[in-house]
Amino acid sequence: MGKNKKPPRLKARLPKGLRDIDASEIRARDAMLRAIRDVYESYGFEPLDTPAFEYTDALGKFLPDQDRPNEGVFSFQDEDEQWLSLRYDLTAPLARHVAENYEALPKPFRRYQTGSVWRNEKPGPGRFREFIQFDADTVGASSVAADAEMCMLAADALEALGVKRGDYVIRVNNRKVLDGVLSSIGIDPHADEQLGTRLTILRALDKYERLGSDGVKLLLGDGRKDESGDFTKGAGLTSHQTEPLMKFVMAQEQGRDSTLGSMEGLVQGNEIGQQGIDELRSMDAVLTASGCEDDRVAFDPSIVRGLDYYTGPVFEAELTFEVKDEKGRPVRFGSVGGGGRYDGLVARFKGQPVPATGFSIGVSRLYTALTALGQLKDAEPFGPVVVSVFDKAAIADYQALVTRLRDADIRAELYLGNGKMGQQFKYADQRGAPCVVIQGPDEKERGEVQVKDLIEGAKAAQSVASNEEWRSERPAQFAVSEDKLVEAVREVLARHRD
RNA sequence: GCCGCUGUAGCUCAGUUGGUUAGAGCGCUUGAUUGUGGAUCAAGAGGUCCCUCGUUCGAAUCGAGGCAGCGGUACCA
Repeated sequence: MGKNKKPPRLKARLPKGLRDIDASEIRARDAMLRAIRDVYESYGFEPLDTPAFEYTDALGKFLPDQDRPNEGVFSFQDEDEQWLSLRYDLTAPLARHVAENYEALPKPFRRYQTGSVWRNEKPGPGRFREFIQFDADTVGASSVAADAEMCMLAADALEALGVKRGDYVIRVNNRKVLDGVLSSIGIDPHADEQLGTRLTILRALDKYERLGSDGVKLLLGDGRKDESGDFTKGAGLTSHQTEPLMKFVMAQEQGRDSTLGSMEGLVQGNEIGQQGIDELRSMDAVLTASGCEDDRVAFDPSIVRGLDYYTGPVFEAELTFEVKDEKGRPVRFGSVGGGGRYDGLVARFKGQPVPATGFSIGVSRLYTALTALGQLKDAEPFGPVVVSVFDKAAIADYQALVTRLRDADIRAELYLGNGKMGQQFKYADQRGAPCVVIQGPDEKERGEVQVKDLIEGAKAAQSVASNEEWRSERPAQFAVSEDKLVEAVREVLARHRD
């Protein structure tokens, strides 16, 4: 048991919930962002960028204190001891921007924005602490036509990304209808002493999709025990109160119109509830007139979304196809986007109400889903052409070959390592190079270069048994005169382009 | 936060009732092949057995506490 004499090494590790993103994902993601941007632009939204962090109070976050440091957001203090936080979404920064530039902006103000957001929460499968969102918002429009437009926008964006109609659905509900139902069972949605109960109820309803009616019933009543044995306290409602809520959450019918009818029956003349129903009815009219049927946008009373933030219609985009993970188990992706009307957010700064509605696409999660669906093609199927270095003294000649390829718009690079030929081929292989260019003294003398097609060669390797044969045959390799280099490489590229 | 499971090589894992120098496969490096990726063969590098304390003649193995990862659940304005 001798002492370890080596100094302890620094452990290379990524902070939890964060990840590095490789070349193929970046390319695929860029393509996604382009597709979404084209849709948002076509709707007339204008781009905006805001910084990664803001003053903590502008995000509407309580200052981190001893009791609850960094709840939900990553925060730090600047040299003046002012609290700053990384943005956790793109909506709060928008509200700040609009309030700060209110007079100069056109109203309604329509902007789109994409970027990373950070959440100081426990990461889970498919959930990270840094992820990309792509938002579109309309600020200063109180008409539900703006809300209807958000739903169409979301549907169009998903289709532009290759999600087929029927493989997704935008589910819509209205917070006013929910409030109406709460009133009908004797819970005042705006009474302070019942805020806690209201939250618990709404959260329970929100889980209908995942837990089913039995689970929701438990959460509305005494509570529910999960698979790990952990117990979640319920809302403590009587079965008298639970019944109408269960009826409501299951009120979805075939088609927006029937769903509205069945929801309306449960609101029963409650003023707020009726107002919510009327809003949904207006949205339905706008959607239908635009040819957006219920296979794309549906009404669903179990949609709740985050809380106290939304004031009217709420939306959620969901993928409906089933996907298996690497172990063959079915995975549910759940929501890949969401949004709604938040009439109160800008008012925090302005003192006057400024109506607003928006939709946010979770790009990172959508990427995972689309990859699983096999929907994303690799935008760049091969690596660069590698020009090998046979003789270090002739490196200038090799660089000239590289330049000629680049001038012909072919991705190419000179091998910059120290390896011998074998290692250079291995490198080219690892890079996914379609071919390697070789020029030894013999070729130089004849004014030729060798072009070796690595993809063809890999196929040929399967039928070659002995190493001698492998080496002497030089599969898929041919000589061309030096001035035909570009044509020869192009031919190899074309051979494997699809 | 709460509940459960798991920590041994870069990765996936084995490791007997507690016993001497902790193993395998894959990967990596080098060579067989001084002008060629693959296959084959050979050699090599690579370990704080998560950490600390305890029990013991002796701990990767047993006990306690911690830490980390994974999963579930909650929270997510």
